Amino acid sequence: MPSTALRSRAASLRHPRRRAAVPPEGTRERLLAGAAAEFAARGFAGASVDRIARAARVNKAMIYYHFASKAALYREILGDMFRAVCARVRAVADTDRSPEDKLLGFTQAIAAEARARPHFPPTWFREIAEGGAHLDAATLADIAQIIATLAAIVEEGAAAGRFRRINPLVVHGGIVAPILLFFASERLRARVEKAGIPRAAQIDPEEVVAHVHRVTLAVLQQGPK
Amino acid sequence: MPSTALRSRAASLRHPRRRAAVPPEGTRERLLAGAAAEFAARGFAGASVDRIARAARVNKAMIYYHFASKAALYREILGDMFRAVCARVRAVADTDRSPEDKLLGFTQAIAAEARARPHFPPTWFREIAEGGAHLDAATLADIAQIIATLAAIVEEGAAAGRFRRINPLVVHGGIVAPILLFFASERLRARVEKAGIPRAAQIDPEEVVAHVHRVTLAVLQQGPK
DNA sequence: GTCTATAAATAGATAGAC
DNA sequence: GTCTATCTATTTATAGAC
Repeated sequence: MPSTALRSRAASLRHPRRRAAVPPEGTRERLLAGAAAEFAARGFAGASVDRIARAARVNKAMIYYHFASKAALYREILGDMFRAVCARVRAVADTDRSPEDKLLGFTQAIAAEARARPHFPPTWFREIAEGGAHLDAATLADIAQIIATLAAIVEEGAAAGRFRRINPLVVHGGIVAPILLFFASERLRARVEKAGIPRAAQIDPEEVVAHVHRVTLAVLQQGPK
Repeated sequence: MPSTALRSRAASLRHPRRRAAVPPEGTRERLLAGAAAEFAARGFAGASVDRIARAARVNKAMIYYHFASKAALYREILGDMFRAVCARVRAVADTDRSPEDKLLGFTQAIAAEARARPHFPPTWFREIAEGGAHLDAATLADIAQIIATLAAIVEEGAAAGRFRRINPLVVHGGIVAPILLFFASERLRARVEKAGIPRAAQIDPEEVVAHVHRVTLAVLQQGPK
């Protein structure tokens, strides 16, 4: 990314970290932020480069100056997402905590990332529905590494005689799916609450993380049936 | 050219209900089937009425003869989906099985519906990401009833002193999310397997249902911590 | 009920001035 | 790096013949 370095240097010379607004960075970063929100809200096909440019307060042509295409911009966002999750999850695994504690750390890492990047849960749900059509090889490798990291935690517990050996991908789905559903369904739960389900909108994220960790641990520690 | 309509009508008179193909029904039903597949694969915005008409082997104008708009067609599909799930789930709850067994039945009902309608898991994931923007009041009521049905099962078990009282929406997410993820991620898991995760593509649906039921039961039967 | 033809809007992408 | 202006393709939807 040589363009990023050049842009940052020039911009910081002119405006040394002055703008106090939410997106305080350069054009490229504002485009990425606007695109992340637009893709999350409308999906790849539904997103419009016009709207992305408007959200970033730049001309539409700038998208094609900084990115090769709408698809390339979207791939960049997907890449960012999974690089960040992968790093967070590996940081948990690379400690000397117990397998039980690493499992909690894994669950918290997914939730923390979903919180830090609100576009992550909806975008991931949409991409799953699309069969991962937009995932490039590097991002696919990050995803594989996230699953492999969880598999290693499960195996560590199994080797110590504390966990059953359950298919790591099933364990992964049991953790990631409810957490992503919770964060992706905020607006929907507000409507469901109005349709008659009390307190649907006001679930505490901590409660979901605790629940998911508890159920996962329970099934891993359960004797064979 | 003008003989097309005549030929079609004449043909159907000669061969009433002969075609043994997959969609054996009328135009409206073929449109619904084609639209369900198109919306699942590309999302509401990404779907094109042209492609839907082509898949149903009818003219595009027929969509507007049978449905008010693309959005109305989509709403019909969403409505069908949740009416079916709601009916299946209520059938389980309206038995005299034990709360534990009803919980298994609920889980199996979601899985059965996901299997019977392959467009259900991806479409639902996309609609969640969109905040339920396309859900009309009747469909929202069906969704609320699905959750209420699960809540009643949990409450029945709690009243009998066999379950803890856990937020039903959290329990719901713990059941529905992993199952939908499993069915929606078939194509993605094939790619993940190639990226180095062994047997990612070949998970048995029964294994997922059994896992989800086991973890849900474990946490509901667990003593307070 | 089904078609052809077309209107009207919007999409992604690019050329070229500055 | 950023803009205006524009090209071309595709979109949803409709009018009207049959």
